[in-house]
Amino acid sequence: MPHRQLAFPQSECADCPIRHRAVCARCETDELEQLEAIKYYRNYEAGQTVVWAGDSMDFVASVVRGVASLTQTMEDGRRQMVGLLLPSDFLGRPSREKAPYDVIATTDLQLCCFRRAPFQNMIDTTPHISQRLLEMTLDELDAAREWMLLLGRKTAREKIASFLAIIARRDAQVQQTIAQGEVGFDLPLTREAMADYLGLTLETVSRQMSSLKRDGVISLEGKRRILVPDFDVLLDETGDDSDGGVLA
Amino acid sequence: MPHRQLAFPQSECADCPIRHRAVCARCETDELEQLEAIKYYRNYEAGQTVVWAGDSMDFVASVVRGVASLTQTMEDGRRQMVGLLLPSDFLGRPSREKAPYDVIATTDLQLCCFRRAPFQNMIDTTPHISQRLLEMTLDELDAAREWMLLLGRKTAREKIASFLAIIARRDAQVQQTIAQGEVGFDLPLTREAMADYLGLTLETVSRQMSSLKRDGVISLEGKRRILVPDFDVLLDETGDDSDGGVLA
DNA sequence: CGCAGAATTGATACATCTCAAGCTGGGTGG
DNA sequence: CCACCCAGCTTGAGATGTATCAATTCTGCG
Repeated sequence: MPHRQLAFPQSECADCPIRHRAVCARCETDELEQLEAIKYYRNYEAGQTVVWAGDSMDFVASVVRGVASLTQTMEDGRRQMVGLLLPSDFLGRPSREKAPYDVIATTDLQLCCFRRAPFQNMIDTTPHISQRLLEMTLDELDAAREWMLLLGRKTAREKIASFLAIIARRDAQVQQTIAQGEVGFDLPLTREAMADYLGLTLETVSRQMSSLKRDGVISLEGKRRILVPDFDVLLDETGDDSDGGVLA
Repeated sequence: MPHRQLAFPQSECADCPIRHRAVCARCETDELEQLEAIKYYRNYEAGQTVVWAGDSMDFVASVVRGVASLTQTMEDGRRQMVGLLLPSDFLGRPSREKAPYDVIATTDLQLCCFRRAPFQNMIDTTPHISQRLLEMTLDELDAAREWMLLLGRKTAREKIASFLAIIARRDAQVQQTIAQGEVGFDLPLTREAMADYLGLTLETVSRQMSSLKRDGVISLEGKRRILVPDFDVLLDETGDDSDGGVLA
């Protein structure tokens, strides 16, 4: 395999791009110093597996840059993505040794890692961390429940539109803007990974993308870059309440 | 509406049936006294709505007895259940005022409630509570991810078998036994609620139940009581790894 | 007894899957 | 430098699992 060199900067916590949103968001200067002492970075390139389901995982981590997926696989090969980790999201469960899912870097990825034991120790002694972790976990549970509605009840077209809206929103969030009007972004997933996310086949994903394109809801630049002329039109295709999400 | 009287006992924390598994599981005697001071019970009968999505909710609670569902509804009426709360499960998010989902008592239900503000205060000052809440939330996230695999990738028959296995396991847990060999339990949901849980129509639920019955995997006593002659045979129908779940 | 809600069963429609054949673009070796 | 190659993607035709629409049949209860 060709070995591209990944050259993400190794930032100090003080100017870390996820400083204000990650698990360390509420830490004071002295707490941050403690974290700084036990942290280290890992980089992966697009497509690499971070850990296999069942393997032991000796660290937990924050996603600094890039996107990682959590995927479950059945014996006969059916796959379902169950988590999509974007910058500032937290990976791993401090109290658990074995990874329950495959973790895959779907784009080039930088993790800020902490060995499990010292991190568990900090959780026990630093309310700012455990409180933030609880908050983030509750947010993730909310997201999982939205996702369940998508998987259980939405049509293929609604699934695709919802996925595009989610990515557009998270992308805007990272850029410190709001998704509205004309919007453009890069897909962090292949068609196959999108299918695993949405509980569809990759052919159906492809067909529905083409259909949204034909109907002028989106246009493509290459396979990965998406342009949405009017974000509200995309939202109309998601099946969600027209208000609901805007303020949330 | 007829008004049956619900007569659940109002227990002291000391002999509460969920004492060792609920959010208060790790509390010391003095912490328990603090909780005891702010707790109160609410009872609901099967079918009653506890809160509507969007309503403000001035309490959080532990399920003491019975079963409650969290359900999301789309504008056009499509419904997806996104949470099923059994005894010891926690309801509500301390930091959130408005309920994001409909909460419905699917059986007669007893809640042990705490007003939000004092409870939030206890979370901030009592690590035993916030740690336990984090642990429970992470468990719920795991369950949500299993559920996502079910919704996205399993067949109707596998969905039904998986649901029955989940209920049998949770039921056994409450009875302090292990689900294996011959197993019997009551369904806490109507066919329609099962359909909302599984992302199916009620007709498909009914057909698949009949099919499992025809094949001798289960038998029915009335509409609600299920008998499973051999739990392993049921597990074979779930599509899950044959090992995986037994020890988990 | 008869009603109403819950569940079952049947016939048909349709969305998505499956299998199969091309297309496309970027990288590589001749 | 060009032709080839291959992974990722698109498109097509047909199969199939589940939804939909429509009767019945249970079951508990007033």
